Amino acid sequence: MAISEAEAIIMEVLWRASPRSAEDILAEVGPQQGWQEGTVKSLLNRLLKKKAVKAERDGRRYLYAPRLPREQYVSQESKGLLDRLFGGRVAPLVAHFSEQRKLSKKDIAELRKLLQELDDEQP
Amino acid sequence: MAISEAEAIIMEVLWRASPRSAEDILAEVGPQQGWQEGTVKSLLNRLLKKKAVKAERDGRRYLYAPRLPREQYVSQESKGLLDRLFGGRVAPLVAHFSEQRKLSKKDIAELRKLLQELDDEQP
DNA sequence: CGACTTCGATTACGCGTGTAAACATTGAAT
DNA sequence: ATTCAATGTTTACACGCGTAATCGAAGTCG
Repeated sequence: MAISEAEAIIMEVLWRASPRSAEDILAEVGPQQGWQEGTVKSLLNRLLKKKAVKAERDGRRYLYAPRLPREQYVSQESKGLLDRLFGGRVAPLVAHFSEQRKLSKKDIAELRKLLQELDDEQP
Repeated sequence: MAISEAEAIIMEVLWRASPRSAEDILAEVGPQQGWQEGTVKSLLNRLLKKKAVKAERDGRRYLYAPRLPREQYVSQESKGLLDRLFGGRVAPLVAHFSEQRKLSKKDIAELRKLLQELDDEQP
């Protein structure tokens, strides 16, 4: 089953550092999202049920950690968007951002370097 | 309110060609999605409520057409993904696809051309 | 040992979604 | 006019989501 948007926010916290307690997660995400304890606990439980995180007992409480790697999640999401909106091809996506003037100088420089590297590795 | 996934499928049909009747839409999307009449009608009504499509009477029936431009939808969705997963920067997104070997030769060629054009227009 | 605190688990509830059946309306045919 | 067929409108229903309150178990302190 898919990871929802609110759940993904919890995942991001865990991907940044884990394992962590629920209290710890709440401290990081609660104020920012306006969530309270019960909300975070529920989300953690749903993520457990979805096997996206695992929990390891630590005395009275649990420490949570991702089971789903971020890379995999990013891949799924990105591929989904690419397929739905750009016929599965990357160039049109970049062209879209280019037209929207969403390419920073830094982006352009990095893209150039990336293409350069692709050249080098395939002689 | 956001356009849901099922709704987006209807929108794609309308973006390809419009205005079109519900029957017409059903013919194109029904078999492929396994949807039947009521489903398509419901989705159209929700899209109307969301102001994403408009309907113009044509005799006994309506002809539907997008009100939300595809370009705008694509922008929202793309920006959402970019912000959520890649810190809002395009280069990391492309790097991701590159690592996943999702860049076709054609993509690479087009990207190169795109960068070239960016060079040209900002002398 | 009994009350209090601390966690996690269970339950709740309104809302959107996917999917469709039932109902209503209206033009067409008899 | 009456009835039939075609369309759109309303209602339905289960399920996931966002958000929490409540329940329950398990240490902790007096």
